Amino acid sequence: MAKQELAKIYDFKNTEQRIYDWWESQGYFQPWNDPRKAGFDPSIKPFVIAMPPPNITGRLHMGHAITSFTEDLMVRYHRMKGEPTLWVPGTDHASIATQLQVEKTLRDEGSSREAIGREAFLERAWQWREEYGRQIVEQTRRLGASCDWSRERFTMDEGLSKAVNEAFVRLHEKGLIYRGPRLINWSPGLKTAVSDLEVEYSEELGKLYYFKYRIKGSDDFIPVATTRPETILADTAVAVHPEDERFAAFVGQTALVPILDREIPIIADEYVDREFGTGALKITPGHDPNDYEIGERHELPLISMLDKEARITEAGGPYASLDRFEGRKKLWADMEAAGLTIKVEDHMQRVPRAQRGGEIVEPMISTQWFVQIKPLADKALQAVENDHIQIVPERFTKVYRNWMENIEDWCISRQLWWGHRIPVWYAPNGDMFVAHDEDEAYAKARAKLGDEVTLEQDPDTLDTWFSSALWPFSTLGWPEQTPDLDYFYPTTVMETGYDILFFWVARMIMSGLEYTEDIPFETVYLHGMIRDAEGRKMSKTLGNVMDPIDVMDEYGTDALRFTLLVGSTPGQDTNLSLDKVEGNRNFVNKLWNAARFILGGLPVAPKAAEGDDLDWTLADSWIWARAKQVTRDVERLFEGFQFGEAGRQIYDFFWSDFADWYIEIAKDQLAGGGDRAFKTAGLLVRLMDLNLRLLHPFIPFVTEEIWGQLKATVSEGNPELNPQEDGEWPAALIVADWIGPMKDEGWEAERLAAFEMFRETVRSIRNLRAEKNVKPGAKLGALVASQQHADILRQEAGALAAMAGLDPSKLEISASMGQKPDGHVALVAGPVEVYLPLAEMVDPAEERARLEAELSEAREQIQRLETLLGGDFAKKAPKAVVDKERERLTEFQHSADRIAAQLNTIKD
RNA sequence: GGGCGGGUAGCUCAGUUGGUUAGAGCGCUUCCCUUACAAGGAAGAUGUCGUAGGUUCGAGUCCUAUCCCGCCCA
Repeated sequence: MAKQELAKIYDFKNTEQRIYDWWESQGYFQPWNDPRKAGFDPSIKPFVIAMPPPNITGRLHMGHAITSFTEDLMVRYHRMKGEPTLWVPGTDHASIATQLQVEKTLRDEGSSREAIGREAFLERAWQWREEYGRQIVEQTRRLGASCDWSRERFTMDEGLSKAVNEAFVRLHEKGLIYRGPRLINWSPGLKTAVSDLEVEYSEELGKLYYFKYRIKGSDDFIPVATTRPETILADTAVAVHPEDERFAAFVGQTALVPILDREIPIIADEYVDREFGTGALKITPGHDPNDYEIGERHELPLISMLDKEARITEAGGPYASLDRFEGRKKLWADMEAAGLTIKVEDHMQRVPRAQRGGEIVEPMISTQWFVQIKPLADKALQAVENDHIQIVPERFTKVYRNWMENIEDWCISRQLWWGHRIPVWYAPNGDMFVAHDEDEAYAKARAKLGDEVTLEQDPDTLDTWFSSALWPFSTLGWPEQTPDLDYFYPTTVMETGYDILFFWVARMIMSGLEYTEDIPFETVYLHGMIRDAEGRKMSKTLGNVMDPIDVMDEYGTDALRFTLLVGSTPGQDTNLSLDKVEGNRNFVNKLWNAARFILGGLPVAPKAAEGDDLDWTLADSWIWARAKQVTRDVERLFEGFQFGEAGRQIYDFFWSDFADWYIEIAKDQLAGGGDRAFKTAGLLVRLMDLNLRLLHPFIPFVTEEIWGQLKATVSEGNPELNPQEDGEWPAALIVADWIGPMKDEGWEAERLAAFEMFRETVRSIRNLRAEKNVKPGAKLGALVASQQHADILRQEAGALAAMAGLDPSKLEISASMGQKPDGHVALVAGPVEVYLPLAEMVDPAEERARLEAELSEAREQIQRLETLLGGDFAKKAPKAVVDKERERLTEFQHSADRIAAQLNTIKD
């Protein structure tokens, strides 16, 4: 990169794309140690993430953004640490969601999938995939994702489809996949079965219908209440609690289904809640999961009264062919006419709705494919319980355990066209052949049924999650034992939102352990949901959706990245507002301008030292000691996945220490020229380099851009200032070494404390200037006295004058003030006394009030500390803690003495 | 019903293993277009850390109870 004049404001629009393309073209996104490359060393442990594949349904949202940012942060960190790093990207076919989208476009054209047929429909779906898959990839690039595009995968790629069939066949061979009629959740709108996880329950106001169940051979009846009266048509029992005396006499008798007059038994079962409704429960095993279980216990018959479009079947007698809600109305009206109704009440109930589409899901009996899940879940639970897999934050381990322990068989077949077709073929006689492909199915069929047999493949497809569950290893080539799979599997971290812990993470663990006999990843890191500024869920209906692409257009990718990364805590939801993004845009710009200052000064800085090596100034050693602290804190926080806190630490260091204090003092150190300026310029370059490296995983674009300029400027114009340990500039920041934790050498604490004293002195003077309305440009004289710190203050007189707006020629520093000077305002900053010649502004009464306030504050502290140190604290607390408080006490006592002395000198 | 998270400055949130005067950003007040940055700088105000107990020399941090908000599971 050529060096050039830097613009006053960082222009991300002119930077991000250029930098990204450059990174990619240089091959930085690929692992440096790679089975595909020469000199590959299999013994080096790589860092690997499989990117959660976004759906190909449209645009990326904020959830994708934080996923990508967090993973990119980890990947860049580990890459800089020198680990071979692989981040595998890809997209997911998302069968239901995509099929809905494609069907919608067909509908807009006045067509439908049924009209054009399966083959043509799939062609349309693949077109959709081309277009939106590409869009997703482009958007992922804009996020700055440093993933290996040469290894990009799609869940319906040939290889991944083979993996799905292999998984299916293996499970079937082990007897862990079966087909049969079970009570499933049917989505009448989508016309497919969905799994338990794809049903969401919402609290809605409905009705509770009370009616009479007549007893056969008597005029008596049992009152029963239901929220879904149409299901009366499929009732196969009435149940009461075995200890319910009200109904005890009815148990064993026969009841008559209203209108249909079908005879059903009255049974006793403990499941019945005596408090609910009338205390008697109608049982519909064909359309209710709880009733289904009761039905199994009592061997009740199953009646299906709804077809795939939720219309009433023949079982509903006179109501056949009515829609479910029509049927409800008509049946109830007829019951009213027959005098069988009692009353209707408002009632809050849990309504099952399809996660996609949102219409009410009907539990019904249907023949579907299922995975027998218990054996898989047991192993998956053990892997986490035995710490083979670690979940961050840890509390989600409990959620995971709870789910795994109560898991039900997984309905994996979907009556959809877009997806992996179930690898099962049927012969005309009903024989079933499970095979990896059609050829194998025919081979098996011919061996059994003769050469003339023709087969039909199962028309259904598999749940999308069945293929996503294979993602960490299918993307690496499984079931082939590829070099990639050998080296990169198991992956290192699975990073995703906690909302898909069950859907995806749990199933990947089950699948990994089952098919690869290994964990799919070592650590699961779960991030929270991104909400709007008020903490509301982002939704189209609320109109509060923030599009990451729009936000990046306005503020730049780095600003959004930093906001999401620093604003979030693991597993915790994050409220996002444009104000925050703007603040971080400002941070990026601040970084840019600090770089401008440093780079702008280099041409005029001395090119080499003239004399012997100078000592560091107080500011020099202070900022370096602080930098070392930061590297340690950051390392500790990264290791604990506390990325947000790490980012905040670097932000504070950069802005509040480096920019606000060190750079300002450096200006004074540079101004004098000579070796001091040379040394200062060198430290500025070194610290800029350090800041850029620490910030790179958070804000990769601007740091790479600045770093490139720094490298160009220094290596061309000031080669002596090269901060690289080995004298060699890395090719790019993205592959530069990470700054690991730097050890202290013993001198640091004293210098940190001394600078705090310096900083407090400056602040006190600034404070007084502001209070006295001294013009910002006015340089004041000052008398400064400090028993302990006179020497260091004398050394730093230049910096003190520069920072506090003092006139260096009228600045006197001494160990003690022999005589209190007239016409000066006095102030006490801890161990330092300062007198400013503000005679004309001195108002004795005001001075007295100010000093008295300070004195009483000091005395309060003395009082507090004396009490503290006089009590058990001194005896029981650790010595270091006690000593610290003792020291404070001494300081306050000194301050109080000095303030008192100053008070005495004030003339009334 | 079970579980989890949150309740800290006007707003949005941080706050390592308890260490004794609780922090940031935004907003607010005053001043400053100082030769890196007004997307900036300097100074400043603002807290019963939900409530009540307890443990401890010491609690925002640990324990118990309780209220409110949110989420997950049944």
